[in-house]
Amino acid sequence: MRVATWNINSLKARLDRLLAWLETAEPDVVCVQELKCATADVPVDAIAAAGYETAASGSGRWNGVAILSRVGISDVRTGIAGQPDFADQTEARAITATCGPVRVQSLYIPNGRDVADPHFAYKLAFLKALAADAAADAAGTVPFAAVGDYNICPTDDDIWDVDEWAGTTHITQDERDALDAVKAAGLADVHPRALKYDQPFTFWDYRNLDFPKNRGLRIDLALANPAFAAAVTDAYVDRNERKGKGASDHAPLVIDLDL
DNA sequence: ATGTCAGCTCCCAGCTGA
Repeated sequence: MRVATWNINSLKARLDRLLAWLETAEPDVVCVQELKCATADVPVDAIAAAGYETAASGSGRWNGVAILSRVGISDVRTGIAGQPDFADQTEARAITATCGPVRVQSLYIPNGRDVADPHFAYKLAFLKALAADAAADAAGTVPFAAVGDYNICPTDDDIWDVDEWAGTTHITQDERDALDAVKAAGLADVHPRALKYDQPFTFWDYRNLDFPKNRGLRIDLALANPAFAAAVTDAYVDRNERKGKGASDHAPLVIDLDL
């Protein structure tokens, strides 16, 4: 089966591209982030017409996560245990479901904005909660993966120029330690191959001609438990989806499984 | 030149967040 994760940067603005991609890439399960619409506004009928059921958690203007599946969706859970609030809001940043033989979690980890911003502490607190939340699924026999936009470059190889980003979020030791704590729950980073160039970046900023210049980051990750990781036959970043007018600033991460 | 984009708003130009 094929599982993908994609920060779509507005489900409404990207619906046509999503539907076209479902048809060509033929994923069985797609974890989507940054819906930027309320749960009630998720176009479930158009997605159903493409053959996919939807489980979504949206909250309007920002955030929002979903799981699309053509192999069934059950045991849906919204949010994570002990999820911290931001500005007195519990944001739509996590949804988990069982889809056929796998259990997947679609995650949109807070950006952090700036190391001095309260959003950065929120990011670390979210990751701490995630590490605890994921422990049971990580230790289970059901193939499980916590996938999505982690907003962290795991290593210096996961960014086009670490010096250019010195002092900013996404590359700090605090964030990497927090990510390591999630992995320590029993999850391994499914490292994708690049379709072009050496580094499998998943995000290129819209600004500065970052995509043509390949100034990218690998921040969309799939953290898999042993049962999931053992079934992986291929993983790649579909950078073609970052091309052209109306692209998201993220490309899908695609994982093939012998399941 | 932040070489952009999406969604929202004291309704359409200017802000926020990424």
